[in-house]
Amino acid sequence: MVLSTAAEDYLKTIYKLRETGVRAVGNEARGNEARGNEAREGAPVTTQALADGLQVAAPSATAMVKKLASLKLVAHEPYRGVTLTPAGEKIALEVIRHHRLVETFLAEVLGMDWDQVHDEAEKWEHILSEEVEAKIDAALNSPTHDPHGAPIPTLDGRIASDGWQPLLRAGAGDRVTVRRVSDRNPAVLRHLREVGLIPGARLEVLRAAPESGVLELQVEAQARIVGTEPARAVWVSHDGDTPSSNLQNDAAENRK
Amino acid sequence: MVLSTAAEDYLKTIYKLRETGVRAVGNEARGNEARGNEAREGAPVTTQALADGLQVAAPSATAMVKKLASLKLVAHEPYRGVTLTPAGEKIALEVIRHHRLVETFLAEVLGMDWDQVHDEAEKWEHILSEEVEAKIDAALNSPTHDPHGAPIPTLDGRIASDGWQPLLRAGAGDRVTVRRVSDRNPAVLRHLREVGLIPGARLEVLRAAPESGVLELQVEAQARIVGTEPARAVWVSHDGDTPSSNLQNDAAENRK
DNA sequence: TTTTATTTTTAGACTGGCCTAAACTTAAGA
DNA sequence: TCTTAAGTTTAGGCCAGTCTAAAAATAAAA
Repeated sequence: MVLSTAAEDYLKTIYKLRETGVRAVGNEARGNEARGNEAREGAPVTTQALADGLQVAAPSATAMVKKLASLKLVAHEPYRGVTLTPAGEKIALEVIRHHRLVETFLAEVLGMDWDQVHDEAEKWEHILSEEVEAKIDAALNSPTHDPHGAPIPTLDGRIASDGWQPLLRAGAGDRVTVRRVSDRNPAVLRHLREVGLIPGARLEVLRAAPESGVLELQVEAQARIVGTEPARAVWVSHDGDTPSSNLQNDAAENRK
Repeated sequence: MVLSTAAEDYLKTIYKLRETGVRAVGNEARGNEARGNEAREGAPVTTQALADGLQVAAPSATAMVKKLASLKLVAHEPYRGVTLTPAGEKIALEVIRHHRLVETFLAEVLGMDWDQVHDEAEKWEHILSEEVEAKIDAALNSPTHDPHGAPIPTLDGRIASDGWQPLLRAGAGDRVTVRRVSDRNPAVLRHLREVGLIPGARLEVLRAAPESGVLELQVEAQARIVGTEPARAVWVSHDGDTPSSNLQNDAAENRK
């Protein structure tokens, strides 16, 4: 199936919104509700969320959704939202695999800064051939995670579902390990690296004031982040948590 | 100047057609007419040649030429053809630099076959950022030629003008060195490698029958190529020729 | 020089992806 | 239940890049 760059971006965005949408459901209490491979149902993705995620107007999203539906890559219930079909999810995972492989390659082989690789990968993910993908995968020895800690889908469309919590939800006194950071915003990434919040860093939360967006942390050195955006951009595991890297076939699960 | 992929392809193709067009002028006699940096005037590129080179219909070429002319990237004399302005040539050389750097990178770093890298580079050349270009250039130690022997333009838009002859024009008894091969056709490239015609190979022409397209060569082993296409895809220097790698600023020369 | 063949350009149309404005659904509140 | 607000879809248009068919210009031949 040969798709346009735009169509691939829509599929990828639907996948990501559904994924994070799930995590956001019922998250007031921090604790044992968002572990590993809980039921991955989640609500369909709304047109508005899709349009916002892609920075286009809502009617543009509607139009593309109808096109993808006619290709049987998404299921669209008018006024209700959209979900990926197994075929659509397969393509979304391929694009995400490309993206994260390229990020890893750019960082590890070409030595690019980790705040730059995301924007590059956004372009590369759409033109990567099977051959180049395989060469890059081999050169990196089939990496499982990208430089930001995000899991890289396998060639056959399975992806590890980490169950990490956003740092945002950690409370004062918690001792946690940074597992993943969002690659979206270069400025946030540079800030995170400055204060030491990179995957693998261990830290203790000294003071947490989620409302005001102030978080004081004991890392190697002491760190302080302000605003919910950085705290939202970091996923952590609470010390004692299992590494929880169970591969799952998303497409298969989708079919149920 | 941010251009579409299509616009960049047109500029690149105009550059290449003009370049090879020059070489084709008055080439009956083989000898001292096509050396190094002779006057690079050549005829303007015709609409038909451009359309053929890009595999589009002639009216499509006319339309894009008018657009590029409005951007002052080409000079268009209706019914007479088109030439690059210095600004247009600068962009063409940037695209060609990207292409050849990527080819070199894919071959040397990722170990791809030399018959595959051209098609990949056709896609990469349009999305390569300055940063990645610089990283690749550094990783390869600023290469001067790509795996097929074509010169890589410098960052400031100068390109070595080799003065090699097409193998097609060699006569029986000539002793020559392969300098460059065309990267266009993967099948031809595989064939050339099979018979040993890679840059650096030294060979003696045993028998030449240009009309029938048969060429018998003594390489390391004996080789025989049939058809004008392979013979046209190879540039050679006659033994004793100087390496002739004089950088020139094409854009400057164009301005005269 | 006139006719003919070839090439180039214009005219008009189509697709993909985007937009704004307006109409329509759904969900929420009175 | 009715009204209103919010979100979604339809209607209609724009731009880039392509196409075919027809008209115009140039070059070649008579």
